[in-house]
Amino acid sequence: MLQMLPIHEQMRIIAKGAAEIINPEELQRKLHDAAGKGRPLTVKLGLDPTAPDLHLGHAVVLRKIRQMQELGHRAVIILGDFTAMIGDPSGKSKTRKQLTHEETLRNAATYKEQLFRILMPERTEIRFNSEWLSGLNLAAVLELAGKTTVARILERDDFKSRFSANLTIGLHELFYPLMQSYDSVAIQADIEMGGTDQRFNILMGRDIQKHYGQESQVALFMPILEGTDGVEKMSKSLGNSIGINEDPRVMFEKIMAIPDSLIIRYFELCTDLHPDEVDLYRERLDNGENPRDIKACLAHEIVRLYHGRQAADAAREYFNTVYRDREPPKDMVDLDVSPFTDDQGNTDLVRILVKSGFAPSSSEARRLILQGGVRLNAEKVNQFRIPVRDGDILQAGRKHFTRLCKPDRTC
RNA sequence: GGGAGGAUUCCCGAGUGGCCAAAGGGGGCAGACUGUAAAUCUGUUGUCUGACGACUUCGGUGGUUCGAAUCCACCUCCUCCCA
Repeated sequence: MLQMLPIHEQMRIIAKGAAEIINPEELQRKLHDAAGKGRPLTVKLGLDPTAPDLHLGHAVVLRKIRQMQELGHRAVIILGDFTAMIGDPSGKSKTRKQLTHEETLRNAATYKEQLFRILMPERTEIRFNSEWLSGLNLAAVLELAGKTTVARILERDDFKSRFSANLTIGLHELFYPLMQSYDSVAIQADIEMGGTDQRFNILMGRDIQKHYGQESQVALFMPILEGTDGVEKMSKSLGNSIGINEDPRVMFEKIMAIPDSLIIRYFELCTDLHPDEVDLYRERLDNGENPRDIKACLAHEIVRLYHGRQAADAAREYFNTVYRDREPPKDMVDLDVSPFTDDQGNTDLVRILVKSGFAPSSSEARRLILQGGVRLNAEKVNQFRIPVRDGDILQAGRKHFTRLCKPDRTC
């Protein structure tokens, strides 16, 4: 039996960080009904069946679903294998490449693995929309098409602009919003999640459901998360993303690199902290506390979510040592230096830097040394060849360390 | 179907026979500063080399030339205009 929190409390949690809810009163009523009947709400999220590599930007929506699962509700993730044949015309005009059935299945497996880093498996159902869409006959399609109008479909920004610019719009493309809406009918969605870019499609779902005699879903839009540069939306191709599978240390470091102005936003969109806790952090910032320390709490919390407390502690420890205190980390990789040492006992640092991966080429390695970016035991090095002793610590730039060792000694 | 213009080093973009490894900006990296970040300033940003220097690069292929990113031919792709 569901242990549900009071409605207003649920509302607060659901609304945290949300860009818009259409509309809150309906949501409240649905929550109320759900509590009354002891029936969880069905939260829908549609995803592309392309190969996933989830980052914190994708996670914004997923975390919100997780929070609702914690409240007792259930999620239905729809992998749009059928709609992918058309490709969401949102934004880009590129036609998407067709996926084979095998690719789709493989992607689905990867999805599952990544989704369950965030969602609760026992309250999540994963469905393909070909399940109900591929079987529709023409009569059913026409019935669906009859539930809306051309004018309504052409209201959508990208259709409108493409139409007035006399660009090609395939008739089948106009069906995309309808098919996505039909997904909501098929699973009887109570709430559909999405980024603000999904506005049109999700709102259409509300109309279509009504036409099929269902109660309209509530639209819950989450903002688009900015990447580490603080400006562009987080995306892998822009190189400003933080992957949910990323190494804990790297993750921590990247979060520490976001602009201060984004700290609260990240608390709201990337963590499951209660709104009251977020408020506490907001106050501490307002009271002039060093943003670095608040940001460290944020980084720790996010790393903990994906890698566990131990890893988060270790990542914080590492960051404090290397970045804040500018000291070598406790654990360093040993590097056997003997193959790069000549008869005079001089070691070729250029080779070492390349070998250790600290520099991509020997030209860059030389540059690094000439610019004072290389230190041996904290002393700047200005030569390419230099005698080293067993146990010396080589540092390249701010964050790369290795312990040099000679083969005949124990190390 | 007809016409015009493009394709340059990570990105944008200048270069129109030797002075070009190729201006400038962005981004990256390093140094200084510092509260992590940001901002600012400085340097650097094809490869190999201790250095001199050598080698590879300007959509593709072939050609002209002592010498081509720059000229010619063909090809591929992209953009725009007319029908």
